[in-house]
Amino acid sequence: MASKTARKIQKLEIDLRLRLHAGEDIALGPGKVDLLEAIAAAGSISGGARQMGMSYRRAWLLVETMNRAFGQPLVRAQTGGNSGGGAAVTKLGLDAIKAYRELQRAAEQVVQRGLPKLKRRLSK
Amino acid sequence: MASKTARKIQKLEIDLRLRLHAGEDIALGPGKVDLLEAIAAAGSISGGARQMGMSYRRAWLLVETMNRAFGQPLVRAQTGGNSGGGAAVTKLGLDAIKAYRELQRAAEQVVQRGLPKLKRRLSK
DNA sequence: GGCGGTTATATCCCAGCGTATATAACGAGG
DNA sequence: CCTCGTTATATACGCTGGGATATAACCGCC
Repeated sequence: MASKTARKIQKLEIDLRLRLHAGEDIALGPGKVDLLEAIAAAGSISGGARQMGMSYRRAWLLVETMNRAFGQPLVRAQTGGNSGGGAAVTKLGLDAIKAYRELQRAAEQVVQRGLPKLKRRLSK
Repeated sequence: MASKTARKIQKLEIDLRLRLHAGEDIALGPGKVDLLEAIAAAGSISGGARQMGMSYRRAWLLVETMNRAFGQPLVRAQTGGNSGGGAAVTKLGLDAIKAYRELQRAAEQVVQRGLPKLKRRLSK
């Protein structure tokens, strides 16, 4: 039977995070991309926030940071209207999601391929 | 001349972080690996902490977390002695550093290669 | 014109993380 | 045997991030 240690090392799971920095603040990261997708699906910042289980305040701040970092909106919001208002993800925002996801997928593939080797090296 | 936006997007910098999870806590991450290297160089936890500009308490907690997560020490410390004591990075610790760095380098290469394409897609 | 749901913003508060500080035990070497 | 620098641990404090809450403005629709 394998030792306790070996079992622990087998259970190691890896995760990878990509962050796009624009000067001081983070233009794009895992949370912001998830939020963009949630906003696109919900049609509003508040709806996206609810989906993500975060406060509206936080969601709004994240959006504000993204828009400022890129110099143009990834999310465009409007008040009033039949549904009270809403927000749409711009083409730039949709492009950012796609580009981020592709890069993430590529990097994760490399890491996942290297993980077994890493575990082996830590087991012996 | 390029627009303000285009210039902003050109300045986007990407960074990547790998984390090894073992159940609840993080067995290995960027900070812990840096710390391992600092401890190896300094020959003590406190010396490594000084190098990293962090408190001894924090460094000690990180070491404790690593050792617990792996089920065996990556750092072995002893009190007393001619230099007051000290700490050494075990073979497992050294292996962990090397394996982590290699995986990180491979993932970063992929990401850096994909970055220009991402910028282009966000510029137009 | 009031209703409803959203945006935008301010204020308050709490939890968690990290630093700073203090203290005891340790042990080789002068 | 005493000093010195380190390990190991506890306590107290400050900062920051984020949630909760409140409020005003907005505007299509009934």
